[in-house]
Amino acid sequence: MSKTYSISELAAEFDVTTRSIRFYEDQELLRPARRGQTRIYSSQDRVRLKLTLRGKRLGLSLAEIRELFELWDETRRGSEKQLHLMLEKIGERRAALEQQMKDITMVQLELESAEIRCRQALEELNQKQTDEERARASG
Amino acid sequence: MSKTYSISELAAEFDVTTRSIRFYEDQELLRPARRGQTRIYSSQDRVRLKLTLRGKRLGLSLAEIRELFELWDETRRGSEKQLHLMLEKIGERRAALEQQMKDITMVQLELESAEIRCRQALEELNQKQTDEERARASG
DNA sequence: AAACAAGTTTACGTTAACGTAAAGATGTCT
DNA sequence: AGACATCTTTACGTTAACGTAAACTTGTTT
Repeated sequence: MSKTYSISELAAEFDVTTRSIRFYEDQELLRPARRGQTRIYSSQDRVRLKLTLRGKRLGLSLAEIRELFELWDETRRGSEKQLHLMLEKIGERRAALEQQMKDITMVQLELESAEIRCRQALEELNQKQTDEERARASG
Repeated sequence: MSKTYSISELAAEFDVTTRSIRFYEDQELLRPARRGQTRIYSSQDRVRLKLTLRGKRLGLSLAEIRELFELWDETRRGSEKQLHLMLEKIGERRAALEQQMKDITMVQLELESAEIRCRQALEELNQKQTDEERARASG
């Protein structure tokens, strides 16, 4: 008996609504078991949800994420053609990730220099203020 | 006279539609000059467009991008409060970028191991095939 | 002048990813 | 039993980011 989860447990853990989780199932990203009509999520399902959210944070659409899941599943009993297709998709994803890494690096540099500029501007403001105070004290 | 660009030049260079560029202007991400009713883009505008697209690739909404632009503009004649606000926003963005870096690293690792599994599966397929051929040759 | 290219405004249409509300089933506590 | 809490399905509403089409202006080529 490995651990299972209710929909609201997962919703709380990953900070998403139950509506979203059901929607992901509707989009065939999840396939939880049922006890009666109630959904029961295995730790496998939990992993899939985690991967889904991670993919979303990287800007993937639900359709793209689903495609990756499907390809991955097909890999096990995969024909040669499907394996090559999978490798192709993997290559595309890795290229996109590298572009994203570059983007992030650029933006990080920009934010860093922006922060420096801000701090300098603050220093100048403080300097002006102390100048004024000194002028008043010695006036 | 520094260089200027037409809308379709920029559209071609960055591979977006003119519709999108006009939409970004509508959302106040761009403020091109006009000659008559025709838009004329400066190299400043070009930079803004580039930053906009980069932000989009990182999953920012147009509203978020606009907010960053506005804060950045306000930094020049910024009051102390606005400077602190800017620093706060910069901090948020940098934190988000770090999370994204982690996500990317995780996914890269997963893709890498997926690729390895694919290649191994292919090797096994090839191995089986050469086995069969040898069996036929020696049968 | 006529036609063509490139630009414009206006406005309705579309898709993804949920939000929100209604109405009912199921199990649990008092 | 009754009143909760949690779950369910169904279905219409919403927002962002454009697509697409129509009708018009402006400059350029034939």
